[in-house]
Amino acid sequence: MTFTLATWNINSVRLREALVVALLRNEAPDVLCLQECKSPLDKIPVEQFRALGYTHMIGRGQKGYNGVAILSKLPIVETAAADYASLGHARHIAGRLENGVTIHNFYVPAGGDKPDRTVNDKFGQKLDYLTEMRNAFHADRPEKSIMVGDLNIAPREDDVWDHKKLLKIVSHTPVEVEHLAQAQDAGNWVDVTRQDIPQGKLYSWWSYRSPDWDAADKGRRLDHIWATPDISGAAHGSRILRHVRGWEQPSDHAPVFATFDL
DNA sequence: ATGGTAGGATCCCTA
Repeated sequence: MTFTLATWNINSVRLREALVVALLRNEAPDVLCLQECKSPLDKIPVEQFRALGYTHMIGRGQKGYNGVAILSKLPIVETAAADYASLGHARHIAGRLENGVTIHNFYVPAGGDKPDRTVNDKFGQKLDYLTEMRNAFHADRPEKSIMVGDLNIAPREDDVWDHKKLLKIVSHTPVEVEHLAQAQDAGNWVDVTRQDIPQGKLYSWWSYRSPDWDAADKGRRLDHIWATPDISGAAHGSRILRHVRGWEQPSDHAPVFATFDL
């Protein structure tokens, strides 16, 4: 069985319903994981998604902020949700497919502007969130699992447009990269995107504040697809749909795709 | 050192 998975920070699923429909129509992933839905679950407009075959949806909603959802053509047999760092935010949902593969969908806290927890609570919360992710993966080692989402960290030098310039910018500081590596190691997670595309600059996010995002190309790879070693060898075809960032009234994130032959 | 844009809720917060 082959299935294709995508992850996309949509930055309001209600405002960008038509963009989600376009992506589902054009690319037809079997599973689409969304972050920053910014909507209660019962206000997500599912009619057109259903009509395209995405008859299954799980998620956690929140009014105005955060929010994660998984749209699927395939049945989802069991769901779970965590609230790491006890923030009370809708930042995680997990579901299992009938083939036994568990999918985790995360929206890791952005962490505010100053990379110093003594003056910026949000940065401390981000680090704590990652620490609790690590602890959870360590206590309950994932198997046959995929984890995706907006992790709000670009770990590698070639995951950002200028490594040196971003060393003190939240999303690329060494302390964040170390916390993310600890979470990744605890679950034995393989970075599927970099397994497929090992070399070169690769971004999934370009700020709205850059007047010409495409020409300036000051991007960061904040959105990730990881898999456990028992299925990571089945992954291929990773790609980031950069052109979607150029659609009318876009999200500031581009969707990330991977295909698994299981 | 600063400000740039966007979304959603409320007249500011978060990214």
